[in-house]
Amino acid sequence: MTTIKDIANQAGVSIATVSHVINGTRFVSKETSERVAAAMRQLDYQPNIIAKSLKTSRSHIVAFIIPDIANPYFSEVCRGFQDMAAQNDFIVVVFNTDRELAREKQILEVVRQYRVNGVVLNPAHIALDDLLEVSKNGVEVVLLGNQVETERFDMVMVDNVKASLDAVSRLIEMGHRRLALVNGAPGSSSGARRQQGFLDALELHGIPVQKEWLSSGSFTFESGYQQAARLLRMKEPPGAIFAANDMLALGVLSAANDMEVRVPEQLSIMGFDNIPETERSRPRLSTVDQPKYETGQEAGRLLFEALRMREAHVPQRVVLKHRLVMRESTRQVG
Amino acid sequence: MTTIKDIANQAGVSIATVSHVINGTRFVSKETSERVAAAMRQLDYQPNIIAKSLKTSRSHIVAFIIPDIANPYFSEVCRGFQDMAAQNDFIVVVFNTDRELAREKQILEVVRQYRVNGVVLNPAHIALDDLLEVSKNGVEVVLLGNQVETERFDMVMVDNVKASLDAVSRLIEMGHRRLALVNGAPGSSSGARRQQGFLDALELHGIPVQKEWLSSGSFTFESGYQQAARLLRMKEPPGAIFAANDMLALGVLSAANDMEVRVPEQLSIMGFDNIPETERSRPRLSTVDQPKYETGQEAGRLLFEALRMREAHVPQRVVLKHRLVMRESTRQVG
DNA sequence: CTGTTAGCGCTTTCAG
DNA sequence: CTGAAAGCGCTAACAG
Repeated sequence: MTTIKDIANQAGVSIATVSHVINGTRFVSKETSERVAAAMRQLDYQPNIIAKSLKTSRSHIVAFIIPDIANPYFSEVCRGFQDMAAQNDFIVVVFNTDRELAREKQILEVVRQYRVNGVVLNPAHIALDDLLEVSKNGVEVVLLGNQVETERFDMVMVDNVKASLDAVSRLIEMGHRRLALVNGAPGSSSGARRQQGFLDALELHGIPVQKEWLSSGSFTFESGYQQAARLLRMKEPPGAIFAANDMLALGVLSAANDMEVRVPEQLSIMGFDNIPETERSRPRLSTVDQPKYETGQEAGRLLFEALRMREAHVPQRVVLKHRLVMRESTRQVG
Repeated sequence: MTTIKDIANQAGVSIATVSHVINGTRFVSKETSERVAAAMRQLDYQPNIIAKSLKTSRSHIVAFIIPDIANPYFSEVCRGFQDMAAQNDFIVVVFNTDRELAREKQILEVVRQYRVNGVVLNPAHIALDDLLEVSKNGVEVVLLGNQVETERFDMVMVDNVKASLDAVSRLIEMGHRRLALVNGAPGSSSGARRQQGFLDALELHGIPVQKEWLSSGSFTFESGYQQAARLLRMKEPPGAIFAANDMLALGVLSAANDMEVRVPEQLSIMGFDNIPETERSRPRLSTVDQPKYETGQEAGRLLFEALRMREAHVPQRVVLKHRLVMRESTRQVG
């Protein structure tokens, strides 16, 4: 590979001059600049960023650390982040944790070895201490979601409690009183928060909670199907179901289909996330939209600002706006 | 950050010794090794891979270059590749081309600047010359699909012609004679190949081609819906539709629903890809499975083998097995 | 069994 | 306006 030295020889100047024309770091006469530029073209020169990194201790590499890139939610967030990274001349390396603590810790080591400049991550187990450790090494961190209690780091998230409260309130305003919750893992942070929002809405409108209509399982289609089947078999079935994500909601819809309860005539369904499938189901699913691409974008905006400002950057908590998307699976009653 | 020098001081040895205990590159007495190891632990040392790269000219970075990580097909392939990379102690940086030539070329430059050791890519426009250029710089390349005519590079793909032929033949064996094709972009390599397979199957079984049943548009749900609507409105509608991917097939199914043609009683539908949604639709979609995770894995296997063997590695063309998945959207007739 | 040292490709003072 | 040279953290001769 051709180096700065080769092009210095070719152009008959010193390597210092070459470096400066490349980076525009000091004035170089028009004539020399042009000779250098010509040499670079002739020799098809590409600066060695690895070498540059070593000298400047800025690798221009950032990491995107998530449970699983094959999860459509994260792949879309990733896309938003990558676009920001490309704009800022950073490359992004993607790591999957599978929500395993060991893997999460191991990735943080790799991140240090490669002298990565920043990370955006969605932690399942990693806690404040590990993150502080990372940031002590000069690595900027921004969190996806608010699993970690801190003001020290940038965070970008959606207000799960409020979003769920809004969704369920809307159902109530449409005349529903017999409301059930179909939840994923209630132990997960989003599961817990969405359940909280559901309960808040009932309380706000003075509707008593029916314990047997508070159902949970895992965040999957099958779980949604099974939970709904159980709910709809009751002597007193609910008239509306709030599902804690769209996967669950789709399962609920499928169960309703199979049991011949008509949606939305006999049952209203509301999901959460606004994945593309919700628009393709029949009836089309009402849901609360969570901005995925923007989440990644925003994470990037914060990270690259922090990288530019360093100490001057003060960590922020960005709450992205959710949005009710009313489609065909919900209807006015009473 | 602590360096090899710090730990040499702490342990009272030379930096050479430290380097050798880290890499196991020469014998070091048990006693010294232990002193070094202790120092490393105490100072929480992580080797600087950037510096190592500079010296060894092996960055241990590979690139994954695809149209869009948010496309579920590619995100799953990516996952397979990343898992192989992690096993081989490489990190992977992901680039999106959006199928734009300018972007594809630009990414190849970045790849050179970071002295990336290998790339796996799905080229839309990039041709042999650019690839040869890249590989001249010592970068191993493996291609996803066979858009580029060459024996010089590793390739992993599925036999689109044969897979389509198999699918359509199955339909014919089930008694179907009135067969239509709903295609995406017929100009794309997979669009063209899947159409070829469709035609081959008809020819093989001596079924004349009905020009008006050869439809195309783009690889989307909406296009599938519209194409099917047109087909089903004909005085002589087809009795079976082969869709060139599952997105199209789902659109076809939706159109059939809306027009009250019963699937599979009045219309059989066969898709291509086997995306998760095919299992969640009602009826469940028959389709031809394309192994996504394995595609990524295999690409990784080839790439890391090539990286290990260098010249000794001979480029291969790996054709992954497709598989007919018969579900509820197809039925025997006649 | 261990240490000294050159040098990977670049940036950046210092000197002119 | 330009060049010489030190040094980023590491590997790998070479020397003992």
